[in-house]
Amino acid sequence: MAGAVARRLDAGFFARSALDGARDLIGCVFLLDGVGGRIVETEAYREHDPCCHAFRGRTPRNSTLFGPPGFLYVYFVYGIHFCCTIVCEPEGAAAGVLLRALEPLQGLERMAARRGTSDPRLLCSGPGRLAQALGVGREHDGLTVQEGSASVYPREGAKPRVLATPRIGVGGDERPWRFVDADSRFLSRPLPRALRS
DNA sequence: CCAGTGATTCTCT
DNA sequence: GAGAATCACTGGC
Repeated sequence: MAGAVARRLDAGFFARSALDGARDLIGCVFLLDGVGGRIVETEAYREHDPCCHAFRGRTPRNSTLFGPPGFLYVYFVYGIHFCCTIVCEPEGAAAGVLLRALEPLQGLERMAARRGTSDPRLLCSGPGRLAQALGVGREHDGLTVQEGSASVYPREGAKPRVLATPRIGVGGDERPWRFVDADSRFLSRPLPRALRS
């Protein structure tokens, strides 16, 4: 690959099931304005899924989810945090992949300044932390990842060992729609004991 | 463990 | 249009 510029993931990658997208994004690299890292934890949210923001229909807040795939859906939760989702599935399906944790690779100083810590394991390990470290805000809602400042690049090297677990914080829904790189030290919480290697 | 934070949406008028 | 309930979490005990 010497001299070659890595090619971004294109719309085709995101125009599939959010479950496949969430699984295959593990190991890919997410960047915003040159800051980001390797995706190690994701969750899928799908149409007809009570946990999905789109479940109760379209509102001004969630309208990006109803648009075409390959765009960022950014929203504010708990009065404190932003979260960053990539819209998946063909337009109208209202599904997406929540980015929950990155292994920081680029722009570490800017992340540390925004987060108030330089501990690499506290920079992007959790959806709110990730958004804060990358400077994600309301203005990024509706931004494409296919060109411009937000981008996703295919993984390089060995395929990570991906495990599926129930999603975090969705009360009682046990569907294994959270995906993690089982060997990453940068997850938002440790793997259940039963799944550790 | 659990308090805090505030936008969004729901449920009445 | 107002008041209440909800919420894909974090940080400090």
